Amino acid sequence: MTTIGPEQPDSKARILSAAEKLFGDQGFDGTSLRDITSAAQVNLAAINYYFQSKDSLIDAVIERRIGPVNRRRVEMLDAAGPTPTLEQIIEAFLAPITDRDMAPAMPLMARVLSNPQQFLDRVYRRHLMPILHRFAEELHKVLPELSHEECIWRIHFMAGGMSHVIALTQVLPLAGVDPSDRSKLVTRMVPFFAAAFRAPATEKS
Amino acid sequence: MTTIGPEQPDSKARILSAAEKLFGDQGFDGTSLRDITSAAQVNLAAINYYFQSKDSLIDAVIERRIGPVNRRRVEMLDAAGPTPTLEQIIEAFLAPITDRDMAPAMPLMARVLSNPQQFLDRVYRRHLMPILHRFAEELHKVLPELSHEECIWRIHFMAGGMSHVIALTQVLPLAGVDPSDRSKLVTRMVPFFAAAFRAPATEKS
DNA sequence: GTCTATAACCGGATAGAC
DNA sequence: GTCTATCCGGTTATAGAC
Repeated sequence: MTTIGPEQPDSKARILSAAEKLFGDQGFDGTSLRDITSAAQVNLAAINYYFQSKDSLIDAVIERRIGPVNRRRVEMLDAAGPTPTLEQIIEAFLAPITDRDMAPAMPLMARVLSNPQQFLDRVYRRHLMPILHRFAEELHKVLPELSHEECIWRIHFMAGGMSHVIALTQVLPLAGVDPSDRSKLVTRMVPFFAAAFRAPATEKS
Repeated sequence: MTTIGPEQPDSKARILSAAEKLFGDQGFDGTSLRDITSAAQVNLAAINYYFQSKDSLIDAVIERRIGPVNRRRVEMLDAAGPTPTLEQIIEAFLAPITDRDMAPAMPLMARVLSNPQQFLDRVYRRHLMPILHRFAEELHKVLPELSHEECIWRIHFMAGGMSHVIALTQVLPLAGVDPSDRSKLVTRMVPFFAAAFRAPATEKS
């Protein structure tokens, strides 16, 4: 035993959660370390103790979430069997993001997705590119007339649409979508994007 | 005549252009007035002389662009006659954004679109909502089985997809899309989203 | 209109006591 | 591990000379 050590539910985790919310709501540059430490009810110096810097902090925040999402995506793909339908592929891509327990992370996720400049290296190349190509391959199987490149484009169109409505439902009570339950969004998006993916490939000029 | 008054090509316009570029590249909070004045080659105090504050500056930057875009959208809609096709409606929505002379404004536009929190009042309610509903009405004419609400959702999916690839092509040489000529994007998006809009409406549960 | 100088404040990060 | 105190540079905005 290490003395008494009550130390209320983990300062480190509280920092991560507070940072996730504030970075999501106000952006990285719009959030100060003081904002975070006061929301997490820890001392200002705690962030530089647990994490080394503000940059490392947001890395940690993102890393904590993005792994589980991508693992879940592959799980759903695998669960659909060797030849998943187009609808199953699309749902495997979209649903893990809108999972209930991901809700607190979604504003930040949307911000990251729609901000490639800032997150190109720390997120895009490391975490998003691999899953993107995995899904492009899967799409190519059910839509063989689409090139790999065209599949990538279409996934980007879809990801952008999703990220946009996530950000939107955060601030607008759009058609009564509850920010804590965005599963309705998925049932709206799946048929929409399935039809889109089935569009014939644009001819090269 | 007012003395000699050479005053090189308009400090005010140079500030607007520099601010547009920097806000687009680095975000609002990530850009200091010093960044802008040094890029525009004007004195630091010039911004507070011509505009009153940093907030008013970004308002002016956005306002200068969003009006022409929306006017062009309506023009294209009108030019398509009384009963435009679905493809014409979609192109009228997308093409004005990707116009060549809008290229310098596109990174900021994408940022604004994907950041409803910060721009809810100054952009969304004032400039985007009216055009959104106009296009939803137009869509309802060619797709009468879709409710107005469903049309709004689908326009958001499309707007998000567009905004995402704009941001993306800014930093990634994705399939050789030139950031200064995104017209190719439109020819890719129009058939994709046209097929999507034609998907049957999701049934209410 | 354009400049310098400065007010008043906030940012991230760290040293060192406890 | 947690705190206070502080460094130091950057921030918006303004006052006032020219």
